[in-house]
Amino acid sequence: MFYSKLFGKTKKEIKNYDSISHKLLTQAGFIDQIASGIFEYLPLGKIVLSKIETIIRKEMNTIDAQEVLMPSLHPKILWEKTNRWNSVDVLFKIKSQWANEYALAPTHEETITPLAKKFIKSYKDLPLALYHITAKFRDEKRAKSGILRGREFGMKDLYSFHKDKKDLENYYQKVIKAYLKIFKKCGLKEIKITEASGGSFTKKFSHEFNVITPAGEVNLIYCEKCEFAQNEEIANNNVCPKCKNNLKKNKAIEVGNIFDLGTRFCEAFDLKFIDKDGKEKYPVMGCYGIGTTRLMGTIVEINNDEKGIIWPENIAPYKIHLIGLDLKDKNIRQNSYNLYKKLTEKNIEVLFDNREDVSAGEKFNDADLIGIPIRLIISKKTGDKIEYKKRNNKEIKIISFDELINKI
RNA sequence: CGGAGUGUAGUUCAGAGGCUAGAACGCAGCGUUCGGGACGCUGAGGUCGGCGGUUCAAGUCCGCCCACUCCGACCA
Repeated sequence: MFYSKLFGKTKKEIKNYDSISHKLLTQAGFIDQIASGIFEYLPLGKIVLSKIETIIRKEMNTIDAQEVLMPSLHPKILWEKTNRWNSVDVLFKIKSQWANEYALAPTHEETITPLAKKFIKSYKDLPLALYHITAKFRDEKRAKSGILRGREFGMKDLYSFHKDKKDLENYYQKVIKAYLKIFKKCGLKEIKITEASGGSFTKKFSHEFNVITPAGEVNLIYCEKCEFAQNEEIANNNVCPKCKNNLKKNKAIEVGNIFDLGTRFCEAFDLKFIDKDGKEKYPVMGCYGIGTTRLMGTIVEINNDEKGIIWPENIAPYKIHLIGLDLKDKNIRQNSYNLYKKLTEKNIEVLFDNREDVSAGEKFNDADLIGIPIRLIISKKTGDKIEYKKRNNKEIKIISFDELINKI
């Protein structure tokens, strides 16, 4: 991609932001706010989001979850059946200009359960795991922190149906492992699996996946020596019950959340199956969410410095940020375009800053702000070679094309 | 939803009753530059958030509304 053609330019300064990720993503041209809590994703942002989704899809598929696509417009009747039309305070309600009323889906139990009901007849149809990745709508009283808490946001939600509790528990553990893999691939090393309440959703406990950062909204009580962590809302310990260490308290962002739903939704929609013993039973259901857009914001919240974003390799919009300097010199221009061509022919993702009327300093600053992992420079200084620098490292090397290919 | 704040050029802001509303950055053109946000000249760009009121005269004062931001409460 030629930077000169890229839609969405960097900005020197912006106002009205309250989190680092909001500031950097806006400034670097990844997102743009259209209204409070509502964002547009520009080309760079869309690439990152798609990469996150690709990572999630792969892990979902390996735990035998199948992808579907469900609508965001939900007929009112579905939400009345679960008694949530009036009890979910963040529910967007829409009136059709004719007669019908709809909910803008904040979650999808109300559609996945009737859908599953159409195909689950026997214990042989279980377990079943379905997921999708769509926009969710929540009428938050107050949106904040950019894409960390929006009114419309991206979410992967997975729902599983099981013949009994034991089978659910088994799958629940599988999902935990898959989630940890996803977050690790996305560059989040420190994830706290946290016990939390199920909210108004279920009386059972749930588990949150939290990333500790001052930008977070939940208060986490956790042990530094072991895995123990609880949401403050249910915590009642000062010392770790496992290793007796003093517990710490810090802000955290919840990037994922998983629930044991029991049979509540299957009962609401009268979804039953015939078990081996010939008796009708309600499947036990689990649900598992990852906020994809919130995850993107969280990654930036964790991976940045005073100059800009530092994208983890797997989800960076491009692998290489190539900068051409002295481009009015024919030879240098030729060299840099040749390098761009040779790299892209090898299917390496390159963002090429080919602007001719911009100073070197501006190009460097833009590269640091955008945060692509590897920066290459072709200039009159480099001759036939290439300057190589990683975004997260100050070391600069002058290398040949072959050496470059070995490195990446 | 309570409290506070802010709305003027694409962006960040100045202007606090008076003539044709300004700056910086950005954008367009020309020229000089070219390794950490270069420089000169020229130019385009504004119903001053909206509606109503006071006044000879309103970005400027008053009222209502809207939007955005922050603090709090809330949070499948």
